[in-house]
Amino acid sequence: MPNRPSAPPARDPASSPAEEPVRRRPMGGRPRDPQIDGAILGAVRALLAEEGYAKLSFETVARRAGVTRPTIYRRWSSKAQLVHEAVFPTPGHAPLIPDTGDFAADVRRMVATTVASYSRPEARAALPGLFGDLHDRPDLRATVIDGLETRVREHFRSLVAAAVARGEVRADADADVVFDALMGAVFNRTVVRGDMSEAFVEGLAGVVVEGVRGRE
Amino acid sequence: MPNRPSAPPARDPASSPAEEPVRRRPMGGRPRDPQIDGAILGAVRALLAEEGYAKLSFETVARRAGVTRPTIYRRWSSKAQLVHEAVFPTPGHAPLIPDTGDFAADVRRMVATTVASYSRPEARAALPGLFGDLHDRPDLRATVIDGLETRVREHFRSLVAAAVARGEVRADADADVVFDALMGAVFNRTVVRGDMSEAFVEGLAGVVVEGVRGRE
Amino acid sequence: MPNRPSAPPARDPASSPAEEPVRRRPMGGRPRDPQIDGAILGAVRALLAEEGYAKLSFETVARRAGVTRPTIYRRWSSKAQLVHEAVFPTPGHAPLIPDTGDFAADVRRMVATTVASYSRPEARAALPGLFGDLHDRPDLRATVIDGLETRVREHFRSLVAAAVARGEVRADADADVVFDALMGAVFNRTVVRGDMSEAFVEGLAGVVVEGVRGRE
Amino acid sequence: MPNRPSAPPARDPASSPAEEPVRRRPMGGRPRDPQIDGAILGAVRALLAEEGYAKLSFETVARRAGVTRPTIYRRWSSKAQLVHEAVFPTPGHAPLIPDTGDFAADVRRMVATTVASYSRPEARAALPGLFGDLHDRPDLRATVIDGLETRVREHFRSLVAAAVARGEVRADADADVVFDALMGAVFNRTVVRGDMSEAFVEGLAGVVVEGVRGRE
DNA sequence: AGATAACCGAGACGGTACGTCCCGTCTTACC
DNA sequence: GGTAAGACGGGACGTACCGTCTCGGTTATCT
Repeated sequence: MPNRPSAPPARDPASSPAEEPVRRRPMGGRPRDPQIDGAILGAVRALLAEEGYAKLSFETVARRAGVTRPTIYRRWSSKAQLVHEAVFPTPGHAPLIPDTGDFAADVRRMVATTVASYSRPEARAALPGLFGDLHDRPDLRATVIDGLETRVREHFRSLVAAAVARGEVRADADADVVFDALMGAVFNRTVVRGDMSEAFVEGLAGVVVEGVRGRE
Repeated sequence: MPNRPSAPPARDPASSPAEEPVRRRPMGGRPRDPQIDGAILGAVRALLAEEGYAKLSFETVARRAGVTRPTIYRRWSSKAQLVHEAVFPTPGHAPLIPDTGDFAADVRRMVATTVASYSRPEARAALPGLFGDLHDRPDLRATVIDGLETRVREHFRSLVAAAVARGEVRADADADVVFDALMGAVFNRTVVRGDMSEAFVEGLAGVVVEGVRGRE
Repeated sequence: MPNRPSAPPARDPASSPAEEPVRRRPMGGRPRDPQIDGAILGAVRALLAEEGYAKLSFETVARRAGVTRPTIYRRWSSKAQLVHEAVFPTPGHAPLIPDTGDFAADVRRMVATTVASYSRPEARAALPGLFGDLHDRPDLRATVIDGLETRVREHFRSLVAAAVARGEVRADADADVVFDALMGAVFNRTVVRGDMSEAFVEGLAGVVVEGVRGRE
Repeated sequence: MPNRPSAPPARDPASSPAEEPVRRRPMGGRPRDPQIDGAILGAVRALLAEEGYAKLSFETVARRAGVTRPTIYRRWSSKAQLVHEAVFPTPGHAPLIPDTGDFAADVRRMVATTVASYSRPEARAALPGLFGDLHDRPDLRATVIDGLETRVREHFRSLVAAAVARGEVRADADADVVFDALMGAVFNRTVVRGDMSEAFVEGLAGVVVEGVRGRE
């Protein structure tokens, strides 16, 4: 969570300081009101769903959450980081699907999971906005893309490797190509066009799995 | 081009007024300076490439183009329409690739054409911004999506149908699924991640073509 | 009225440009909403009376007047100038009393006039605030002091001179000393202590007039 | 000195607890560092002289005095009280002039004393600011006005009474009117206009003394 | 001697207000 | 009627300071 201008509260004195270099604030100071974080993030989600990314501003969020702008600036330094944390509460917001030994079924479930996440109104509004704000901001780019897909992509690579080992997938298959085809299609249908369907998920998974099927 | 707030020039006196109700301006008045359109659209492309969608505004465009803001507002009623016309000069900005009888090669060429278009700096900056501005604006949504892909998608359907007839593609293949997988992957790699490569194009076309190959 | 950041409207084309170098705006531009000036100045007076000078800010005035802060900044560049114009609508807010030939009566009337002006709640709140804001701001000092007393002081000098000529006042009387004694006493009683009375006006005028009475 | 938010030090164990309900702190605890009071008040005077009342804040005082803001808040509950104590260290900051038997001379000395006090840069900066902060704060108003003039005013009444007894001043003279004329004129010239002079003191005292001279 | 309690410094909190930039609009003068 | 010039009123920005609160460490008084 490198998106906070200053360190987060993290005031737990019982956390073991030896095994993990917990970035705790050096000392005193009034602790943050923990309710405010929730109010702000909730306001962000509501505004995204109702008004879209463009009309969301620190000002409108503050009004909606019943706090003042500096209170938000203390926690998030840009609209993109604020939206990212509100919509995709890092990390692990995309739960990794288990390897069941059936590659086709696993792909279908992975696609369905992504569809569910991207179909949320706040996600539909947030994703293009976030992508648009990445221009010439490498740190933000890393944060957003990492949060969205890096873990899932790496997990998918291991799924493919296992499927190759089982003979379900041919050895020269490029997991990244498959992953981008799946995710890109989901983004296009769910976020941009807004006409995603279960049939589409089936068809997509079918084509792609067939495209990498191992030769007997 | 339904994106002009007031009537476009359309002063062609040779157009037959009978067969088509050409919306011509009522009469007289100073005609628009045709050079100004080009200056504005050029400024838009330059600003997109240099500063990104977020920092582009009517104000910055006006300054860059040496024009006043009202002059731009007279021609385009929103930033999205202005950017859309500057980056994807409708229609036919995406030339349809011919059907050579080799489905795999045609797919590869179609993907390459899209990659070329999306790789332009102004397109990379514009696309997520445009998608983000579509929230709750159905007219704009239709305009943008139509301009971007509808003609290409329909053309692709005919390519697939021909390939099915030739036995290259199996009969139950869903052209739209394939199209979205291709376009989504290109968008993801080219616009969002920015690490598109020729190898990826090859791999992508390979997987997808294999996924719909006709059974012998 | 040198207290406006940019030139005031002054768009009257009939004003003779020869006899007076009217500072008119060079040219076009949307004219100011004339109602807004009144709304702002009224809000200032109300806030002064209710909350005092210290709690009055551009922000509170804007809220009360139903306008935004930049609208006020366009018209007045500092709180002191805004308050000054609201409470003492320059110039001539202090009407000069006529010379009736009875010096004692004229003094009494001049004092009463000042008492009436300083007794307004907005004036009571504004005066010490204005004085306090004059620290190291010579231009503002000149504006405020001029607006408040210069004309009146000069008029009073002529009253004294006339009274000297009539023998009512002795020749070596210093009009400025008398003026400051009168005005200072009124300020003290009306603004600071807030226990002004008619008897005090009588007593004050009596002592001072007696103090400069001509010897027979 | 009712201006301390919590109990003042008042730790003098010799003060008789019977005859006066000295508000002593209930019990132990670390005593206040007596040097800090001086550092704060000195910083206030310096800041007043250099920057004026408006720019003085608990923050700037704390920085200047090398102290933290809460340390000041523990001692004074408002800027006005802090400034008042720094500039007019109550009580008796205005030493009463003795009755020499020469009313005119005593008046001149009283005026000169006031001029000397009000001419201090910190006093010139403080006075209008203090007056401005009295709006709707009766306790503060009493404190400030009492500290500034009540004792002097009462002493002046006794001077006038003695002068009446001696025949120097006529019997119906209103000491308060005279006092306000003197003090108001001094305030106006010294604090507001800043052009006080010895000649003005002479002239002022002369006019006023003449104004109440006893008839032979 | 230990417990208690207030102090001070440090530092962050949530809120008010600041002064500025930009938005989209409107008006005038001119062409 | 289009254009340049230019100001309007409003939305939002990012920051400075306000008065308060919490902490850790200190220093006295009271049991």
